[in-house]
Amino acid sequence: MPQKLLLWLLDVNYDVEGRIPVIKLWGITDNERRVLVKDYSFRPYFYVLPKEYVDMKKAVKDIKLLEDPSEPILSVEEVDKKFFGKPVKALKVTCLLPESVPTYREKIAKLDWVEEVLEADIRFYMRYMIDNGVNPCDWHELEVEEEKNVNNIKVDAVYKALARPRPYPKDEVPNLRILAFDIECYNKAGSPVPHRDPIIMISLTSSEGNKILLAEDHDDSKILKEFVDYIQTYDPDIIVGYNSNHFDWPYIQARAKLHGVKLKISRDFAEPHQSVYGHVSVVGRANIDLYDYAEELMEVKIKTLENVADYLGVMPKDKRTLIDYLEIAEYWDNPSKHAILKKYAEEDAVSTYGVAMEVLPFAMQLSRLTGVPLDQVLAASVGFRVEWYLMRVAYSEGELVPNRVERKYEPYRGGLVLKPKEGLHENIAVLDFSAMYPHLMMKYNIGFDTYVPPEEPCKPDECHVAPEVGHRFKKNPPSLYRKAIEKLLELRRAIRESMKKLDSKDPCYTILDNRQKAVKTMTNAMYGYLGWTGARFYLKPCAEATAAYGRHTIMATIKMAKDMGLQVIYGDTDSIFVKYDQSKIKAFIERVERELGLEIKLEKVYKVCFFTEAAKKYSGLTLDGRIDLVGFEAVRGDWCELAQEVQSKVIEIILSKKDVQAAVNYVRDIINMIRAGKVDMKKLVIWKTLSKSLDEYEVEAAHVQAAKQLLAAGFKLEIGDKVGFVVVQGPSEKVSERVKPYVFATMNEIDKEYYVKKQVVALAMRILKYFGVNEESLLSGIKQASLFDFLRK
DNA sequence: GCGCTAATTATACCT
DNA sequence: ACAGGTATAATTAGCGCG
Repeated sequence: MPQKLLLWLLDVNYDVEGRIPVIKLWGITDNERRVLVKDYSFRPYFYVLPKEYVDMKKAVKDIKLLEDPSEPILSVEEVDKKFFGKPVKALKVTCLLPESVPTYREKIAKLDWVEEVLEADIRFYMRYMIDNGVNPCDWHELEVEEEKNVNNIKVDAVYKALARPRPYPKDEVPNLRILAFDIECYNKAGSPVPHRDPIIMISLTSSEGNKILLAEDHDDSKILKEFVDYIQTYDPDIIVGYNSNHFDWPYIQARAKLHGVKLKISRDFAEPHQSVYGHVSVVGRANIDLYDYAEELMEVKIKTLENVADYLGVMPKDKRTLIDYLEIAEYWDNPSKHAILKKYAEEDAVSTYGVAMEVLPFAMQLSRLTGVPLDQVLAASVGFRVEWYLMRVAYSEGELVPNRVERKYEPYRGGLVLKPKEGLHENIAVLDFSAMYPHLMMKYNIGFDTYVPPEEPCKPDECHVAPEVGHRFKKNPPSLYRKAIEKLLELRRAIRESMKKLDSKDPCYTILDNRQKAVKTMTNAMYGYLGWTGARFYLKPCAEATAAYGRHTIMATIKMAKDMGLQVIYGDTDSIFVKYDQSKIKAFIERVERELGLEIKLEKVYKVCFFTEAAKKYSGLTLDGRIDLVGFEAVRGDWCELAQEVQSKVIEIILSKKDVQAAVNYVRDIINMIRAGKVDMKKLVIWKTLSKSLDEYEVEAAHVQAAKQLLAAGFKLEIGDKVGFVVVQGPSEKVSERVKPYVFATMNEIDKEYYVKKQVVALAMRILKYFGVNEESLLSGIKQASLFDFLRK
């Protein structure tokens, strides 16, 4: 019986059933039933772009001659498409099986008349979604017929699609069953290794509450089975973990293999598997690693679950049961400590669940916007998210998608940065252009499809010529990038418009707010993508021209400011800092917008603002009394906490009290405390990222030496990990020969003078030297002139 | 070989 | 595996030096 269905798409994959490819749409209906819709009607295809002056009839014949009867080619048809903006005739080759595509791509590419084979590397289910306007995390209307659930798939019903899905406008997100999990492993000998160390706890949190699965002493075979059972019973739509793609899942898989336990946790009772962008896929559900999201949180320097949960307000750090990671095994072996370990494990899952609640609404909107499935979208890098979005725009414009090619890195000039006017300033206005690069790309119709190469003629009034670099872009038709950006800007405008009509407590308001944020992120990423040599839609002159227009714009803005008597203090790429003069600022903004055709905003006003001679570093006292710290070591994760605290405090004292002596006294107190050993060693730890494998380093860097010590002690370290170390006393001059991972160090071996001079005093002096303080006086204690005296000079 | 400076390497920030 | 621009520390190379 044919029937209609509203489906919110959770996951998509494909299978070949009896030599027929089947697209599988896993989702949730408006009456909250979990269903699988199978579409048998879609076939894989790709395009062949012939060289010019090729007889298309012969070309079609040539392709058909390559056909292997066991891998049918269903059709070869001539189609009109565009490639780099130019109309082209291409051949669309449709196969029966997705596996045939790579085979025929290779064979056809070898034909002498073939210029290029295109879009042969787009995964089958992505192709399906793009071509049918199907979006993950969005609603679709379907005409279906119920099928017998022959394989006993874990859904309420299985349907056969009678027609292609149609997008259905609906903002709500269905109630989803979310499961957070976390494992604890026995780690008596450093980092746990699966062949030796069992999983001792699996902690689970869902809407049903918390549950902890405990190993029997050192035997985890039973909890692995319980884990599988729990998943099939609770039947989550979304499974979340923290670093689960790279730790929990591989570990569970290895332990399960050891015990011969089948991890039949997907909705089709298959095991989890490695998939694109390094994520682990569980068919019919969305498995999400929240660590991928944490990586984008620049404010959180050391990305532990505790820190992320604390930052997001999910679980304050001071309320957590924290146990030393190294002592987990000891807690396990000692029955009297079991309860604490359990609490710790439980809080991990609860935190993960809480973080998911904050992150998932955004992830869903990002998935919906980019078309990248929910379980992949956080794992996919920004470049790929932008690319999938652009591929949809390209599809709707009939533009063929260029192949991914390896290009050598080609640097080009970027934004303009002014030398700041050093010292203290009062009443400073910060103005910046809203989304400058995207707007420039639109304004000058920049794109790989509108670019006019130097040898090609173009009437001066029909093209834009970029300043400095001279690249030309046709004024018409609109470039793909322009269309894409226009769409994003219009979308954001419309979303914000609808938000105004809603109460901020309305669940739809939050959905829209997250949608609006996702659109903004994508808009901001367009320029970066444009200049990425790995991009399919890369063309160097586009990026170069955009940056050149940017420099031109900010230079013109600076000129106008000066012209209007506004003293320019600093500027970086799309922002300028000027002396605040309320009456002039208004006229200035109007003039900039009128003459440059771009929106500029008064971002904030600083009562007091401080610059050193260095660019990209400043601090300001805002009108509401807060202090902004930008670029200073105090916001960099590679300085010890104590030195950061000192620098922040010094800046605060200077900006709000203007009392140099107070700052000096404060620094001296800290110096004395260090020398007396009265500081918490944790505040002396320096964290640095391991950015490559240890043998690739060309110098003996401190954190690398520390990493080697950790490795020797049985710790596992990977690229991207942060190494925490302290500098200890020793015979060597070199810091790198006097480092110790902080986990091995004690306070009495610390090189206190290193911390005094190279950390605390160094950062304090960064500020205080502008107020007549010298290093010796900080270290010894000679009286200083006050700021008042200093300013009178 | 020594002592110095310049160059290189590495990291993390800003827009 | 989104861009370039910038600051900074520490290590290492290179230079003069009979």
